[in-house]
Amino acid sequence: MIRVLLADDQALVRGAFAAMLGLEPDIEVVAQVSAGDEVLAAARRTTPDVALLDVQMPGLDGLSAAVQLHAALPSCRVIVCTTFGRPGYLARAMAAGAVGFVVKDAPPEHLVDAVRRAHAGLRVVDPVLAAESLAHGRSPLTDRERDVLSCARDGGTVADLAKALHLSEGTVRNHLSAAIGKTGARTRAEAVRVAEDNGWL
Amino acid sequence: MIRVLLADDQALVRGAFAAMLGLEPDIEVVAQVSAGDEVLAAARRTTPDVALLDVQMPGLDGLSAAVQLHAALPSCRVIVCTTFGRPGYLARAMAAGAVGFVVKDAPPEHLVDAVRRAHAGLRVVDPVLAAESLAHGRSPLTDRERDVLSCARDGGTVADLAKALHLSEGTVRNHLSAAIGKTGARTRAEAVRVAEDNGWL
DNA sequence: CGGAATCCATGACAGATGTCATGGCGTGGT
DNA sequence: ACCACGCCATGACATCTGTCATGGATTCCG
Repeated sequence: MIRVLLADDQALVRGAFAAMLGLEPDIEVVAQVSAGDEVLAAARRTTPDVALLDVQMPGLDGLSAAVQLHAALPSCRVIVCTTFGRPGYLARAMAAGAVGFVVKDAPPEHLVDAVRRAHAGLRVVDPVLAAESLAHGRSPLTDRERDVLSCARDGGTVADLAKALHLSEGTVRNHLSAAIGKTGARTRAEAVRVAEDNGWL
Repeated sequence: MIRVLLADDQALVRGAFAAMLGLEPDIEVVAQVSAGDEVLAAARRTTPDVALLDVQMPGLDGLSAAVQLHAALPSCRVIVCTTFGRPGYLARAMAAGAVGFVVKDAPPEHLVDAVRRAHAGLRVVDPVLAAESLAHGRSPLTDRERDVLSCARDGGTVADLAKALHLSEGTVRNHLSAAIGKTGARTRAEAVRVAEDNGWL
């Protein structure tokens, strides 16, 4: 019996996954949580063999939850599952100690397959995404550029960013300019979009 | 037996929904499609009692697919299902002829409930979302303002928008300014975000 | 019809934005 | 030690953006 922990903020999706995995004779869902900061406690309580974590969750990010979980219960294999096949997520998931990465576009059999393979100690990675990840490479943005850009996500003015980051307005503009150049964009909004799509934030 | 058609672009989610619904003794999934423009053909072929459509789909929008389906097979009840509980979506789904609206945050039982109720001729609407929808009201944006704002989504410059919409730059700026005012934003990017969150695009 | 209201369109102007040149600081190689 | 390199920080300047005042077109009443 493979004991599985599910973490996904969308209750409907989580329930459906549980139903699907429950159909398999060798898989048992032993815990379900809806937020990243509930993962560790639930895992300690139920000692699952495999944890299936969504990236998008309230409270604690799925990737951060993976770090916690991997540190506290190394025997528990972590699979990261996400809606968006952004190349950067894959690299960050692997860095976080995950052994598998599944996008929600994949056919359903992939998920049960992934659970079984992870349990067997294998790595599970979508080959298309892996290729794309290597092609795009790591983020070309520097730390500050990423900071500034992710603060600019919700559309604030330069003055707002400067106040939030304790920088001069000129500095903020410079970082934005650099980010715009590196992303091949012509506007800060476009740069935000590109960076988001590549998982660089 | 309630015959159900599933439309969702995320194969994993779609398969999981099918597994969950398949567990119910009175429900049968007779068709699964991954794009909006496949809905009509599949429905004609399988004559489902209930169609469960995701809003986000490639090809044809789930809401547009609902319009088509409702016009061609009025006997097929349509339930719209979406990740984002944006108030505007609810109104648009109802206008598109849907009888139900379910967000993916809802508990799993809601979905099977919704299918049964829709089949029984009842309307199914998340009460929280309905209240919010009434509170926010209909979009305050005029047609051109919506056009301009949705073109501005990907971060192009004013000149780009003007060229795309065959307008003067000044006109574009004016529409943007109006949209910014009506959304309570201070930047065009912020306005885009607010309008998206309310389903006004 | 007259008037009010609404939307669309446009140009002028103040203010915000993006680009550039400059300099300080830390790291790593020679 | 010295230099080269990359990142961070800043101010000046041209350009773009958002606001405002204005006018034309359409619709909806009394």
